[in-house]
Amino acid sequence: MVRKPYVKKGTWTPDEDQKLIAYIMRYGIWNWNEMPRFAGLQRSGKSCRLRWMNYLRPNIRRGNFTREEEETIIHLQKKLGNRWSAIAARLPNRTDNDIKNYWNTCLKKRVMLENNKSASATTETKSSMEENSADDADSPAVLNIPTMADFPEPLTYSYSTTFSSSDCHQTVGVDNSYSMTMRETFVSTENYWERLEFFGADMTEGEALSPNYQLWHSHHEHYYDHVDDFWPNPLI
DNA sequence: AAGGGATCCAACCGCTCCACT
DNA sequence: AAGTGGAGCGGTTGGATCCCT
Repeated sequence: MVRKPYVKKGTWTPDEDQKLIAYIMRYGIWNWNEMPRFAGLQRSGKSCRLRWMNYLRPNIRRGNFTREEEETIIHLQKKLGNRWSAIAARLPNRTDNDIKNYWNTCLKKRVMLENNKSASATTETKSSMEENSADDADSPAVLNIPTMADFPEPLTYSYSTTFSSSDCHQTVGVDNSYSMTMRETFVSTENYWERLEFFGADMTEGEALSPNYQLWHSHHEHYYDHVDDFWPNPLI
């Protein structure tokens, strides 16, 4: 009788993260199912892939979503439905899992509330119009549709976030004394959605990226070997 | 201080898609 | 054309943390 190899589940330990990062930096991504065995991990390929894609891979932005990102998600969810990967493709450096979680925990409720609000506002307007129709038949319907101007933040603004060393998994053995500042300036109003199409292209390298990006880079420079540069670049 | 409900989010599961043979 | 295996996706779960009483 052949015993199935033990496959660990649950939260990843810093040691496992380190093994996966080190392996991918050295050999790249070639086969998720085989990889854990060679990397010395008792995990399924799926688990490794998920961990890498949603957490360890460089260029991932974590933390609070900006107002623009929220509006993008709401807009795209309306347009595309729950196609999180398609939505994530339009939000540079955000993972589909992150967007999905954010939608399920925050945005869904907000959208439902806003819908209820505007629905009741429409009903109220309608009923008050009906009441007043006798003496004010010519007054137009006032629909309570929110515009970008209803939101508290300015449409064009910049923000900066400083990552602490705890954000970047110190356990992988990187100098944890650094901090990183990201700064982004968004465009506003008319061409906002059009601009989003090119959002990724507007990001300069190293700008608005997660600490993992720096982390990966510092390791990659260390490990990079032109002779072995055969595997696909995991950065791509 | 304690405990219990609410919330968040990393991770799992099952399914589909797609490339290859 | 059919079968197979790997990758990717979206829904869901469960543990950790937060917050309120």
